[in-house]
Amino acid sequence: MPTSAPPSNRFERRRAATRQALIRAARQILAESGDTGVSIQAIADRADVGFGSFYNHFESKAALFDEAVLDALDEYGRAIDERLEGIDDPAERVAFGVRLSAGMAETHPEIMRILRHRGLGHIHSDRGLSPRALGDLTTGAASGRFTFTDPEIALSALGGSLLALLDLRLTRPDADSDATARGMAEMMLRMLGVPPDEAREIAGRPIPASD
Amino acid sequence: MPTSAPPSNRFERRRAATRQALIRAARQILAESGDTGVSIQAIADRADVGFGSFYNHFESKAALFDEAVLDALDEYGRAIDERLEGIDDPAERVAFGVRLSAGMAETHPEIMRILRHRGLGHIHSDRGLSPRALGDLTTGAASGRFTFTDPEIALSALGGSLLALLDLRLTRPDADSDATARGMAEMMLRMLGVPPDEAREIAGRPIPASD
DNA sequence: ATTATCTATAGATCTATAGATAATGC
DNA sequence: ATTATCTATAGATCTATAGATAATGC
Repeated sequence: MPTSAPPSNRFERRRAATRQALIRAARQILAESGDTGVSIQAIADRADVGFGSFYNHFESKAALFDEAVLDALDEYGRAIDERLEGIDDPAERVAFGVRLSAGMAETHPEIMRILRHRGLGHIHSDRGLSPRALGDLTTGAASGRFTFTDPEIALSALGGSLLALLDLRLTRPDADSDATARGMAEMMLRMLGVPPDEAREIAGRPIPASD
Repeated sequence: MPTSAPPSNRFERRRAATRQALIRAARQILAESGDTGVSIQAIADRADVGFGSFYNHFESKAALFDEAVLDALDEYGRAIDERLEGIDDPAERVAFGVRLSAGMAETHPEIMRILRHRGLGHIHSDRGLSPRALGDLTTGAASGRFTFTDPEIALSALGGSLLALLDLRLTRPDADSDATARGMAEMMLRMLGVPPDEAREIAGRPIPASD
């Protein structure tokens, strides 16, 4: 957890700020070029932090980038979770989750560009949306809403499809964006065992506005 | 196309061999660590090729790695295509394609490790399995076997799910491997509009042995 | 007094090229 | 004679650390 222990004194706050500046710089780089070959110097410059400070916070470039991905994952999980609050039907949650994620390609491009490149290895992670999605899948299976052999496989298909949709969205600045996402959501529901006509109807429902 | 013009004289054959040695080395590196930060020196050493030769064939490290991915994609496409020869039902082709791909995680680990890392950007490529898969999707839709809104979205879901399955397979050396792949194939067919019981039956059919 | 940040730098790469060497075509 | 490969190297990085400086705790 990135903000588990809130910094108590000014020393720790300053320290945390430097760390966050480095993580933010790393996130920008991951989103822009994805090139983790940039020099530590360049990262420190972008974070407006002394070069030597880097080693006060991270052992290596790779460690920083790993942390940056987790940071983006956490923010993603929180953002979607917030929008899905109060929605109980697992089918609606899955469909809206897909569409909201796709929408974040435009509203939160940095996060989604990062996940496009690095998300595949985190589909079964305990960070981000995966643990919540797994919950929806199992409760949906328990209530008979969903039918599948193995929740892990279902989660793989869901996560992989979502990443591919993100890639599509980020690569081609297409015309109607939510239409594509609704199409994907419909397929996901059918995949999970929801009858076709019902899948289409649910995938097309309006998403409650955020408060 | 890698072998479009078969080398005519010995000069060109020697040249092609050097180029292929570099590509093979790059493929190994992509499959092992995926770390494209290795020095050109290290790549040349592994290829058992003079360091300076590198620049006779590739402009940069990135250009070599890009070529290496395409090389792996082509080999993948050929391998699966061969096994699907003579199979006409699009549903069978999709299901077998998924299961054969998953199986290649063990029989052709180098290719599949490369695609796990780099495949996402090639789901709509004209190399590899994608063009063939797109063909199966459209003929399936035309014959009424499949039902979906947009073949591009279906291809995204199919490709993304397959990559996630590969990741699962390569990360966890699981027990029953084809069972997992059959589960995924079943979900893919349902997603494409095949009725659940039929999807399960088709996904479980024995795959004809290769000749 | 303690702790984090910053500046400066030594040593270790790494890239791109120039020029020498080896192999083949005609 | 032509073409590709190979060896050697100049110049440009880049990393990790040491020591100085600045900021805060108690």
